[in-house]
Amino acid sequence: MMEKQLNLSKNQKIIFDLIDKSSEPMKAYSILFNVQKKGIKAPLQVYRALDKLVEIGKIHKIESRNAFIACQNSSCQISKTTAFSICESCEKVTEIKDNKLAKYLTNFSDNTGMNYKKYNLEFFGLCKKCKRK
Amino acid sequence: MMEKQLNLSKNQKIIFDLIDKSSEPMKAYSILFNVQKKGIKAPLQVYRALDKLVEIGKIHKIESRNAFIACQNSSCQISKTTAFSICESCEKVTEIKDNKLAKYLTNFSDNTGMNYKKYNLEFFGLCKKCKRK
DNA sequence: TTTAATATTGTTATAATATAACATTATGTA
DNA sequence: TACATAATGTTATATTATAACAATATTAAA
Repeated sequence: MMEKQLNLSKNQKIIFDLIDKSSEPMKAYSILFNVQKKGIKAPLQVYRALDKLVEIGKIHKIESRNAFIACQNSSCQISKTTAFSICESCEKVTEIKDNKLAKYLTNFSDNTGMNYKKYNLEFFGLCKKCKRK
Repeated sequence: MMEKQLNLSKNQKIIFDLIDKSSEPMKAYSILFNVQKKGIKAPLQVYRALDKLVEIGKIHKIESRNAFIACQNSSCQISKTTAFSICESCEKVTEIKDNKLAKYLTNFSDNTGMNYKKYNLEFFGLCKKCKRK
């Protein structure tokens, strides 16, 4: 579908491609190490690209891990509502796309009656592989 | 009720009391600054106490803010399931205690059939005060 | 199609967050 | 007591992230 990827700037594209190919969440300084051969030399260049990519929903930050993964929703829309499962053994992270869950959480209202258009949910446990061990 | 607080060590108690009195989440180095007069001089002393307090459920880490708040559940049990509302304007953080939400999330199973005994949920929006402005 | 606004880049320095490694002391428990 | 476990103290260092400033590229308006 290509979507908005064509609009990415040079650095944004380099960094998104790297994260998108990775099978696991990537940390900023690991990204930096991996793109130095492409001319991105400074942390700030990485963080700026990451900020933008998060802002436009191409990647998400896994807050509990300070790491970044590509959005796994085929649509890759700007996403303010995110949910992930994180294996506490192998650190595998999977984005959860579940309409019921999303609906439940966007409709949730707290004891003050407030509700929220934006959330981040991180589930922790053992993935199937690690459970077997 | 007092609970387990009596079991806290010296540093743990100093740091818990500080966080518990604070009206807002506290960051590690702000904690450090505030307890130096009580003899806690090094970051590691703070982080060790924080780790323990998180482990026993007396405090929670707000992952998106790298900050810590006292558990607001009266029971102060070991809590692996946490939910917070965060005001993106004034940064006020409130712990959400909602049995239905907790039940929904602990019973949630992803598309692989996995479910999870531990999660952290952070809602973002504007608190009532900030909404009015 | 120049102009003006906005976004992106490059660069150096530094701030903020967190842990490693090792020695010592305190506490709980057999 | 004595043994194990937990907590402390200390120095150094690793990791994560932003400030500040200058230059270039891209977009959109006049």
